[in-house]
Order: sequence, then C-alpha cells, then structure tokens
Amino acid sequence: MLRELVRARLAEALDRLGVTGVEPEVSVPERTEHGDFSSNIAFALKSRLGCPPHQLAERILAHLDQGPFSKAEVAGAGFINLFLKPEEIRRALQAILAAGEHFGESGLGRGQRVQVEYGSANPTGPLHLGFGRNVVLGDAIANLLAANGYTVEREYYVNDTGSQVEKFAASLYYFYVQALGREPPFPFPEEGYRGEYVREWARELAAAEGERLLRLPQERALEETKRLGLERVLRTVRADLEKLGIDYDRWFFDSELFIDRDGGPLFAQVMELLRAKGYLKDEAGAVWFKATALGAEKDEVLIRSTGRPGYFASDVAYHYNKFVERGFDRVIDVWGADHQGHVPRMKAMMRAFGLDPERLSILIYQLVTLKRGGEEVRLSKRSGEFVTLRELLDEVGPDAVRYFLLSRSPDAHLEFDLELAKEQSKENPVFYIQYAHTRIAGIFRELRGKPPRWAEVDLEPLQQPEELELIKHLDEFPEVVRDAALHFAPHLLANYAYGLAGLFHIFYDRYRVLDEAPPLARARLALCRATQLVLRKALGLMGVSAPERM
RNA sequence: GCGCCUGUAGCUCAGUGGACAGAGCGACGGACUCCGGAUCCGUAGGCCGGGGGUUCAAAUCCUCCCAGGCGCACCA
Repeated sequence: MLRELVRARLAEALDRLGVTGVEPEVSVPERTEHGDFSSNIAFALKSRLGCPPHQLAERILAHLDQGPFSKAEVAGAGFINLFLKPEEIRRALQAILAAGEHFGESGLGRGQRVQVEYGSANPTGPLHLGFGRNVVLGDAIANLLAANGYTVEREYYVNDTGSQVEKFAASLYYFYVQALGREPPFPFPEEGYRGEYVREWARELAAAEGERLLRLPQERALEETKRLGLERVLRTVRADLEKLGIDYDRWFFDSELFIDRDGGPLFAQVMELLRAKGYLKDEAGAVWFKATALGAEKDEVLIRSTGRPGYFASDVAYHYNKFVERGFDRVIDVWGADHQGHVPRMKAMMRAFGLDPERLSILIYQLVTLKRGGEEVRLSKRSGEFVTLRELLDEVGPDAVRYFLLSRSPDAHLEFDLELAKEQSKENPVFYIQYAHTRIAGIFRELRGKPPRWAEVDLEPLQQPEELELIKHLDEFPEVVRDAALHFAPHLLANYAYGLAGLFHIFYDRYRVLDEAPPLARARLALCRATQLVLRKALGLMGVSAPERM
C-alpha cells in the first residue's frame, strides 16, 4: 500500500535523524496541490525536539530517500507534502491485480473466534424495518470480520420462552377461536398482538387445525398455539432473511437453556454459579442480580416473584454459554437503541463470571424513522401499525434496502423515506455503484477474446491523472475494510464504494478502453479489472449484488 | 431529573486533530455519430446548534447551555 510506503520512507528519515519510536502519521490531503500524501510529523515532534516545525520538516526532507517521489516539499507551517512518481502508483495497481479476489483482506483477526449475534427479534410477527437495519448491520460486520481473518459465526437468538411469545400465542388463540365463529374463553390479552397478520394467521390456523385446539384443555391449547405460532413466525422470518440474502450458522432457542442435561439445565447451573459467587439476593419474592456490586447503577431482577425468569436472566445464561461453554474469544451483539439500558448489566454480568467485559462488544444502532411522503409512521409491532421488511423488499428490492440501511453510521438516526426509496430508486446511490460495475462488465463482454494475463501487462501507458487517481483510491481499499471492521462501521464501505464508482465513471466518461492501441488498451483493461474486483468485493461485503447487466 | 445517541447546505447524510468544510436529492445551465446517458461538466446554496476552554492547528477533544431521539419495569 502506498501509504505504508510513504510511512516507511519517513520513518527511515527520522531514524537517520536519530528520532526513534515514532510512527509518522501520513494522510491523503484534500487538495491535490498538497501532494498524494502529507505528513504532520514535524508538528508532532515539535514539543519533543523543541524545534520549529518548518525547520524540522526541512531537516526530515534532507534525510528522506526521495526515490519514490517526484516532488517532496515543506508547505504551510511545516507540512511535508509528498508527490509520488507515477510508476510507484502503477506498482500499487500491479499489487492489486496480483492479490486478485483476495485484495482487501487481512489476517488481523488471527483466526480468533467471534460470534456475531444479530436479528434476534421477538418471535411474535414479521420483521419490520427497524430489524432490517439490525440484520443488515450484523451481517455486514460479520462479513467484514471474516475478511479480516476472524473466524466468524452468525447466530440468531429466538426468545421462545418469554412473556411476549405467551402474549402472542394468547392473541393468536383468541383470533383463532373467533375465526371459528366461537366466543373466545378469555378477554383479549392486555397489550396483546392485534395486527392484521395475527388475524390472518389465526384464520390459517383455523383452516389447518379445524376445531382440534378447541377441544384441548386451555393450557394445552395455548401451548399448542404457541408452538404452531412460533413455527409460522419463523417461517416468515426465514423467508424475509432469505430474500435479503442473509444466512445464519445457528439459530439458538432460548428454551435450550432450560433443557435438562448433566448437572441440571444450563439456566439453573448458571444461577447456582452466580449464587455461589455471592451475586444473587432474594428480595420481595424475586431473585436479584447484584449488578451494583459490579459497576452498574441498579440491581436487576433475574427471576420474577412469579417464579419465571426474565429476559435478562436468559441473556445471562445465554452469554455464559457463548463465552464459557462454546469458548468464543469475542462476541458482538447488535441491538437497537431501545436496548441500550441493557448494556451496563451485561457488562456487570461479564465481570460476575470473571470475564473481560471487553470481549463483549455491543453495537447499538439508532432507530429507524420511517416516512411515507412527509409523514412519520410509528413502528410498533404490538399496535400492528408497522411496515414489514418484506413489504419494503418487494417494493424497493434487497440491494437498495441493504445499501440504504448500511449507508449511515450506526450512531446516526436513519430516516427511511418510503416514497423516495420507491420513486427515486434510479437515483439511489446503489445503482450508481452497480452501474459502474456493469459498465466494466460491458467492456469485458465487448472484448470477446481472452483477457490478457494481468501480471504481464505493462501498465506504463497509464499516465492520465484520472487513471492515477483511480489507482490511488483502489489502493486505499484494504484500509477501509480494516477500519470498517474495527469500528463496526459498514457505512465506511458504502461511502468508499460510492467514491470509487464516481472515479470510475469519470475515467470512463473521458477515455476509451478497447478502441485504443493495444498497449494502452491492455493497460486500461487491467485498470478496469482491478476496479471491478474492488467494486465486487465492496458490494459483496455489504451483501449487495454486483450485476453484469442491469 | 439521570444515562446513551444526535445537531454540518432547503432535505437526507459523510467528514472525529490538520492547510480555503463534502456528497446525494432538490433548483438552474451545459456535454455523446463513440466500450450502456442509470453517465459526465458547471452554477447557486454553510458564523459545522450556542458559549467558554485545550492545542501551532477544532466540525472533530474537554466543559457548560439549548434542541431532538431512545432508555431509566418483577417488557423484551
């Protein structure tokens, strides 16, 4: 990578000056007059060496191996601006072609086992837009970690024992009885699920089961309804995920925690362990986790006075399973901002088990606001007033949905304007990026004959500034892949791909490829090839397709 | 009240220590006999929410205030 090359040369110069242990910072200036790369090292060393930056910069330049540079100068108050020789830039292209499909990957993770848990919506209905963001972020982060040499497992946690599923089952049963023309044996559950989909599934249930469930004792009937309802939900969820192109390594059911096994169910074992460590207390008929003893602000109920474990309790046992039983080095949970209050107690839980809290990363993304035209649509599953992910996928298409949901920082609120996404899909940046890829594919289709052996192509004919700009941008790709993974920031990838597509469109607009004399045509083909590789890779990491034709 | 996130062009958002702050959409005006015009070029539009501080250098870090979102349950 060119940045590394520059950094290394500067480090050598510093060595010669007798300055050691300093990593010179090298950045890409915004303005081309400031060079291909620029360093502020003279400012950084000012206090250490007590030398005016400008003078220091001059001394560094005097000791710099200027071989790779066409120009090296001190500017402003002491910036070192470096201009690379075109052949150095072309060498970077050579490296990209040599790396081929693997360009951009790194071994940073050293094979560490990382679990990424995402999705994990309450199994009480179809996924809505908010969970679209969850799932798309989690999947992209998993892709990014894998590309950086981590061993990644993707997992979806199904809370099939919580109170929400119970409520869902009761709602479903209520409508089922109604669908059969009978009077439900109990009033509609408080804060139950009254969305149209519940009624629809109830009708399906009535058609499939007839009056079978009516004849069961109520408790059995509800249990059976829960089982069937859960199946129905998961079928929908899996279909939506498939449409988005998301595949999990494992679906973990909460109920697994309560299955009896050697030494009792895992859940009971974990509770015993916490009790033995002195982190439990009994109060007001409930069992509490003494989170305040571990840095949290308040204690938490684990087992309610009804005797039923709460959501947090399951998560404690579940994460014990992840870290202690399955031995993941790191775990990343992807949660919506409405779960942020859950973070401190999870960190407290890690400490309770004697685990380094740093091994658990929780990515909180801000909620999605949906706008239809000018007006905001509230997303609430329980009120039944929500737009499903499926609806959106059908209207906008998976590529645009994924790109749109990824194109903003997880920290930023995301406004999804349905009308805009539908009506202006042609202006959506994702098409702009895909179109660049398609244009390249078009060139290769037009080529007909065999493409050259890339390693043997003489790149010297690439002299135009637009060509060199393109190469420099391609060269930055590995840094983007690394930074996006390290900071859980797939939007960096989206921005990068957009910028790359832009540079390619400019190049394509101004120059011809196949019509040129063979040496130039071959060199430009090589540039196209590298661009295509990187576009494909970037889109692939986001889970967006790279079409040959559009 | 406390905690987390956010406040940058009319709108949606990039940019988290560097040199005159960027993109898309929207507005206006241009470009192809040619590998796909879903493209390219240009114009207009900003005291980067406000005050104070740190620094050679602040949209970026600290602090206080203002505004919005989300939390602060024996829901998840």
